[in-house]
Amino acid sequence: MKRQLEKVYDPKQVEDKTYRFWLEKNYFHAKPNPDKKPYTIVIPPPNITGQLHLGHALDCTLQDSIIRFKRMQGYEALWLPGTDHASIATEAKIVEAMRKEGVTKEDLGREGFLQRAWEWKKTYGGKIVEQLKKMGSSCDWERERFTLDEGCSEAVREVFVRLYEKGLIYRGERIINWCPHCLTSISDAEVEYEEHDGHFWHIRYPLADGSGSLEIATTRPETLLGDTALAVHPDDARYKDLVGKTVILPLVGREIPIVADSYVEMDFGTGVVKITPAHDPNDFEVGLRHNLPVINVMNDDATINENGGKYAGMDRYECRKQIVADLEQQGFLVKVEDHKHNVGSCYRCSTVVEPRVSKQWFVKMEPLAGPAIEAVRSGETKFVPERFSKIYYHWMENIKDWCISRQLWWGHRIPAWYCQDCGEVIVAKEEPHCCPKCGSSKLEQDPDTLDTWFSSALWPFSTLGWPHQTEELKYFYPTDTLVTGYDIIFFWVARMIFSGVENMGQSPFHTVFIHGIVRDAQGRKMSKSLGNGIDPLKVIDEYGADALRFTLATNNSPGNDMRFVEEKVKASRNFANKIWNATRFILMNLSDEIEKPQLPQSLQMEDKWILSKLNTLVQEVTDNLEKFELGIAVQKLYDFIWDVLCDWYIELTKSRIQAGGESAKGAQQVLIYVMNQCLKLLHPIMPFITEEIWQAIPNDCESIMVASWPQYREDLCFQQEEADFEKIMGAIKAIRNRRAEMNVPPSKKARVFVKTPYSEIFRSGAMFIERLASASEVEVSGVAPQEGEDFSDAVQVITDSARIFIPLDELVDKQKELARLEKERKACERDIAMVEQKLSSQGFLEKAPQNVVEAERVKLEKHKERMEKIVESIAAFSK
RNA sequence: GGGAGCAUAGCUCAGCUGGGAGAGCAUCUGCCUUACAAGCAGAGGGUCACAGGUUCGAGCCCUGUUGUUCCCACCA
Repeated sequence: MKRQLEKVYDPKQVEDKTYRFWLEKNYFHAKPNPDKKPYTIVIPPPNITGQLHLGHALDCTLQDSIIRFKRMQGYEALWLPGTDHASIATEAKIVEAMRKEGVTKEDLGREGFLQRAWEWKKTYGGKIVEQLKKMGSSCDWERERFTLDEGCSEAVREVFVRLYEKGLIYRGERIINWCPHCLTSISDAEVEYEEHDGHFWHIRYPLADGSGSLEIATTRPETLLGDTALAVHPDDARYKDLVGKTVILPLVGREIPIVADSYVEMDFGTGVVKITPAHDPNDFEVGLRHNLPVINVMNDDATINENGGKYAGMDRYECRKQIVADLEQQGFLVKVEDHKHNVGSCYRCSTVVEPRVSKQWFVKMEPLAGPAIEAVRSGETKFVPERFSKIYYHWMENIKDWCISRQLWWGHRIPAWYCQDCGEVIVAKEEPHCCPKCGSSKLEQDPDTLDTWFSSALWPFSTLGWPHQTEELKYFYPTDTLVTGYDIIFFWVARMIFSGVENMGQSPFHTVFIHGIVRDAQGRKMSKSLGNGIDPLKVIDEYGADALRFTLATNNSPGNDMRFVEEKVKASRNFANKIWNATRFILMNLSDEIEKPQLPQSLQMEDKWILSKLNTLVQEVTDNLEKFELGIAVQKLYDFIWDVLCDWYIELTKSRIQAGGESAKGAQQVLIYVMNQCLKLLHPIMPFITEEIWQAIPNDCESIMVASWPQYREDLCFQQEEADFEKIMGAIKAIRNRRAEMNVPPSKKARVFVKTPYSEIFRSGAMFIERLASASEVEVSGVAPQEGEDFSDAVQVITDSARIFIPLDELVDKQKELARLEKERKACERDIAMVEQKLSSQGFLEKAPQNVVEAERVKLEKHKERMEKIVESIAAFSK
């Protein structure tokens, strides 16, 4: 069991090997287990097109840390992995690859294309999974799913049919967002708005009766081709008499009516709006109210269609230019103003979207939103941090119907068939043989596929076997925690919630743990176009997965963005190395008799000190992890391991180990115990190194992964000893401090004389003062050194519990010492005054909690003790 | 137009339910003290953006201001 470790921790020699070990042991697998409580996390399925980026790495670190923590706590912990077919992204990628070969989708046909897509998935889809493994993810790979696999597809059809039958899915002509590059409709959520510098073109529309003209202002003059009315506000006195009259559409010559609609803002522009029902959502509504014709003037690729007359065939921007030129030439253009306005673009390809009327499938959102809002409001599902629930409410409360059909091939085909004879629409889970209405067998399935988010919305239950009532579904649903970035709350989280509530009757998770975005060192978003992305695999290669995980888990707080700075990874790597070397030290001195982590019968003061501190650490770290405060937990672990364990306790054990005997063995036992506990606490964050070390030292379990989580122990709470030992530490620090100030090298040892009322404590700590404060010998006494001894010129160090004399004659400048002591006295006076002021305030005494008042009293006492000693020293020096 | 976050040491950030501010990096000083120089021991450095308020007590709670980032809405 015991073995020597290399001098430096090398993650490369550990990570893959350890991961294989876990897999062989089948530790990641979870199954319904009546003896345990389940704890479930479903992974946000990464796109199969995806390359692991730092966002995934963060997501993954948080999820794995939580699931490992819960597993060790004794839950049947399932982290269910999988990937997303990402219809639009994947299809675009494949089409692009085909384009390079000179092949188009149409060349291959639907079947051929899908075959190619599946091949593509087979080749590249597993890549991201392998990358997740590199992170150390303890996913149950036996349960890996794919949004387009048979089970998920069945769930999709089931939900579609159910919602259709409830009237919550319908097909209709609506204004949708159209991406002229991806050649598909996209949902409102998939449009990104950005402010652009544009123009306001003021155009004159002549009245048909020749009695004048009306001026409108537009940002998109090319849509004029599809105008079917002008609108004014019904209360607008300027235009009241014109309502009902008609105008002649410039360049086109069509006669269109002037309608009154309160949608028009009187104060904005000229108070007259051109109405283009086919290309603007508001205009579409106006059109419905006034029964206006809808004239679509654009093709799929945003070129002008045959309805555009002489402009047909032109690109929309080319057409805009031409129309403006023609308007100007024909005297219709009144003026052009600069105008900033928001332009929507496709979130996948950034092409400016074109709102247009189109026949699509929609989910009726309002009936679904209500219960989904209630699920969060009632606390069934809660957001961490809480503020994200507000964002969720706001979106849900203002939600519009969801356009779910896509003009793509890669995805779940819409389970709707149209009878070619009677026009009947059949929506069914399985392909119907004939039309139930007319019996015709000439049925054609809707060519469209579903929005990729439709299937991911079902992820928390489709992956557990739904619509079948599997054991897994019963046991693991609802899941416990969903971990994801705030950027997909609308796309995904919200839709999972209403889907879960609607189909399962229960919200899919208890907690939504939201994290921020990982940015580059300058705080910019990482993107392909900026080329500032950092490849997590390269980071792992250089520093190790644990260092990367540690970096991502700390240095930030929930919901907030973080900057990724290489120095932080270095610091994390150094920390890993620190633990590694602490272990080397322990092993180097470990007696063969110690086979299990077990505390010795009798504990020394310093043992009790560290055990008591460890006890507190266990309690706090557990508490922080329960509350998803990983960053705080990690910081505490870092401080404890580096400062308490390495800088202090290990140093303390050196003199004991050197001395040998029972005390040495006791120290080794405590070291092993403390290290065991620390490794366990750290394991969720740094799984690899903790496992490697676990295997190298005495342990009580074949793998740390399945070891039990540390418990707070009443019997290891030693407040008195903690305080006692801190007196020794205080003395050591104070001596070091004085020596450093005086530039005394550690090699120059000096006698140390301690005068203290706590001589018992200081006698048992003398060996530590000797070793850690460069003392050649330590003498402890209740009285000051005799007059006439060489101590009279000694350097004096004063703590609240001792006066310490160090004879360093040649270095002592009496005047300087006196001045320094005087300075110390003044500082101490200030401290006393501050506390006294507090303690003399009636309000404080009456209203502050008892323990706070008591703490102030103790503080005052300590200051006073210190003052006493300073005064004594000054008196002695002044003689 | 509505909403949210952030503003703390030179830099990057912590700071859990209010009890005299911390870490890493950087800087300076001294150390190869046989676990670790990816280290050890010390030091310097902060009116916690600004102005009010609540409180015995405010980095933390409330109001307002400024700067900054983001989300939503989409008045053509």
